[in-house]
Amino acid sequence: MGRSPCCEKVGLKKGPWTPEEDQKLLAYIEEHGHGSWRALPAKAGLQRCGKSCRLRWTNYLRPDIKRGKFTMQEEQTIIQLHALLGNRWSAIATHLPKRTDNEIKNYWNTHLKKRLAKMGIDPVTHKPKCDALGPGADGQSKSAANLSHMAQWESARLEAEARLVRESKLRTTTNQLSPPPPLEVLHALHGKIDLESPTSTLNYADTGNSNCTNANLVPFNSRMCYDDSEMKFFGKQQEDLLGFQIERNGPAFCGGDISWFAAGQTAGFTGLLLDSSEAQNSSDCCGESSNVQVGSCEEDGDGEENRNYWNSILNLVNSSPPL
DNA sequence: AAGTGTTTCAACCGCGTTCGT
DNA sequence: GACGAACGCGGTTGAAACACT
Repeated sequence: MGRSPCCEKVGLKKGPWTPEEDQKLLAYIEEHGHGSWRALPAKAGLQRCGKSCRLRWTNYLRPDIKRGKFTMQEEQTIIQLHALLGNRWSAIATHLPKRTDNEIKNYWNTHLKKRLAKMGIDPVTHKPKCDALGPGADGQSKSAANLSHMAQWESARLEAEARLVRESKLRTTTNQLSPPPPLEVLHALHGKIDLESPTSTLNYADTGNSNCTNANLVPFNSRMCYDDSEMKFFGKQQEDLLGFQIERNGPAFCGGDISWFAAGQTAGFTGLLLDSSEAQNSSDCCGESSNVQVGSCEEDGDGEENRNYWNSILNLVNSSPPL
């Protein structure tokens, strides 16, 4: 039995909304609320399907929508959250309350994705593209091993994220005090992650110590403190691979502090963003480009602008208080 | 000024999930 | 628990705006 159409297709208008239609929809919702979207068009005197009305309202007519150019802070937030959540636009939109998921999605696809790609960063993985590595490239096997480790890490990370989403939804439905995302996410990361998944191949140094003051550990929350000696892929090797140095702030990364996200996590992808100026100039983004410093090379005007742009984003990230 | 290519973004489509019976 | 209806989400489309030649 096939799905019935969302509405009577015959006689319903499609395409761009006219000001008159907008006015009708707006007036009706302001007076009655939207109620059932399916029933709304008839009541409001619109020749549209309910789905179209809902979309028009949520993406355009809603009074709390902020339109216009995205701010640098918003861009930064989108990039951060996309790195964390992927293409979950509605989830990302909850972090930018005045922006719609559609708008964010469009902005990502038309601006941010291209910008990252242009800078040599894979917009899907938020990691440097390594296509330049030829079959005979030096250190190929090492790089492959690194990538494998990173894939494992990514897998575990995604798994944890999925769990976070489930948990946060659960908290919301049980009406517990729930800080708004991303604080919600960070809060969950802080204390809730359980990566003892059968699919996870990562080894953790489970210290069981929420203080986690060992500066050699690279912790991600109070219960997960990664031993640098075990997690080399995220340490020296990854630094070599990525070409920038991962910050290790010791206690600031763990315990009751969520600043790992601002300081550590963002050092990951914003570090890459910053490093992308190097990637632009050098086809070997995964090669010998260690100890790269921002602004270490000469570029054309666009590159300079980009570098300054992402530098400012990094500054924002690192200077802003925990969300 | 005209033609062509590119970019942008509002809107649509189809699918998965949730809700009510 | 099964079923259908409604909702919400993400991917995609296509017309309008813009840039370039």
